[in-house]
Amino acid sequence: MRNYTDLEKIRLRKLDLLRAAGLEPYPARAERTHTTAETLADYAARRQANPALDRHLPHGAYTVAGRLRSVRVMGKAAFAHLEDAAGRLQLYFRADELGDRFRLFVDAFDLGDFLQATGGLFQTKTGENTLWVRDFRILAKAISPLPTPKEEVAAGQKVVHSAFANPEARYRERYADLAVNAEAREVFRLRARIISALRRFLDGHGFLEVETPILQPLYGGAAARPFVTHHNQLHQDLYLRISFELYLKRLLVGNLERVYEIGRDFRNEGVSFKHNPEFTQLEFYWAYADYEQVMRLTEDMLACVADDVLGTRQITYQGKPISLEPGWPRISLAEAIAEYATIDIAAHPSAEALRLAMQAQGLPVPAAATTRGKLIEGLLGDYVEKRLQQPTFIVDYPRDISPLSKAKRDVPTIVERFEGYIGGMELCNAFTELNDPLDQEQRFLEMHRDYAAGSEDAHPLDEDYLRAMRYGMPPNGGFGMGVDRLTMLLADKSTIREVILFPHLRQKDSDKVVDET
RNA sequence: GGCCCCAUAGCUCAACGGCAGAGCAAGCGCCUCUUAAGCGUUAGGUUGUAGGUUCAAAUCCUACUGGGGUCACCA
Repeated sequence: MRNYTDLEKIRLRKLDLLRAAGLEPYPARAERTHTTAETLADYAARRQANPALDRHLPHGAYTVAGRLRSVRVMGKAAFAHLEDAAGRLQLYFRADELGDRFRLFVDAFDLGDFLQATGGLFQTKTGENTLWVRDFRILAKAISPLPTPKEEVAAGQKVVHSAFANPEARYRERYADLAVNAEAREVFRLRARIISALRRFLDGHGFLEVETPILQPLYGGAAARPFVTHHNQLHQDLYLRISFELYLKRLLVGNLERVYEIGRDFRNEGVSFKHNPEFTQLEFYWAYADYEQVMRLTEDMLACVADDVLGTRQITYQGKPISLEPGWPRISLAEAIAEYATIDIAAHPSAEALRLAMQAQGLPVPAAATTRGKLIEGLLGDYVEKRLQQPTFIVDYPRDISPLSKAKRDVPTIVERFEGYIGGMELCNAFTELNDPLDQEQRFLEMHRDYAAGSEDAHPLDEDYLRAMRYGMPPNGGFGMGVDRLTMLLADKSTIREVILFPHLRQKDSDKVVDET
């Protein structure tokens, strides 16, 4: 038997009150005719059409449905606010018109209940357009009390009292967060608009949206550890994908030329304000383009998305103004490190020389950095990333940390790769894709040797991908972007958990499944 | 995984070695234009869990659980 709290037991008793009055607490259907926003808009139009309308008497007939968010009972009259997805509407109940039903509203309805109300609109003395309730019924009784933030408008600013603000509770019970925090709902509406704006942009540029396997016999396309699962009947271990790259590029072999996918990647790594074990990625591959063209498309895409969802390219992220206007500076990785870490990496062509130079400057050398590329990557993350607030392309990466990118013609140790940074965060990563099957096989074999030697982020050799490439892959530019991070930027949120509906949290003991025997 | 901080009523928070409290929410009563409605009243707690120190622990110590931050890890 479930242990109900005292508050829940009181509400359970109200179910009987409702049933005794002939109201089913969980009816199958509602009769909504208008949303709250439609109701208010219709009333405003009615008032405009007829300026002589007596605003203190109800006009029109509207049936609205939503959650009860506040109640103010004054003896034989009551005001309440009902909230639906479109907004809020004040309700006005009168005992002299509703009789016993008025008493039922006071006795059996609680904050959080879904109800339906019918009536005309009028304007109160304080000026709020309000539904004069002629009839109402319950649509769904809430047994557990929602958190109860209260809002007021003081000096034009919305002030929330007793906000439901505990991050852990908000993430674990996102449904409650969304139910009481309109701002939380707004973030996910924005997220949906961002994703559809990305689709619109890419569709408009001739890209085909595709879906590739999430369960993969081999993982690849990124330097990350995978989640492992198992197919029982096939007796086969499978990996959850860590990127879409190798499958999307197989499609270029299949003459599809421009493809993209928006979906979930899974990386078995630490969690942080910008890392969730599963996250949403956009990748596209563009035949006959190179990383220069991809850079230009990236600038256009982000400007377009910002226009589309915010109506401006000038955003504020964590108090800092950021311009998403195309024409981002392009800085080579070597220049960026020279500027922010004051090391000339070109002067230190070996891992050992670079390590000594870093030590000579008193810079910490990560123990895991076994190659020159890893050391450079460390410098980028430690000294450069946070400094790049305005949109910036860092270009030209070391070959040994970029096994899928094409080398620059004149500098074989550098590849044609860029990463886009905004707000001190890496947002996207792209390159001129390596399409030489023999070169690719060499790179894989190098990685494979590392893998056999126990290096954690090297990968098993994907023979099928090489077979595909041997059929011929057009030259192409590829691109990957964290959609969650883009949402953080445009929603001005400092942590990825604010833009993921159900971010991963450690399981609590109280939520673990207990054996009911 | 390291370090720092946090966990008290359904929610938001006090009490910081000496009787565990407030506001909101809830119950009861009053109130026919309120909007953080108001007035009166009642109930609500194994202070995250388990130990320890102490005459006395929400408070100090240890471990554990969960969270936040930070570092490490992370194309």
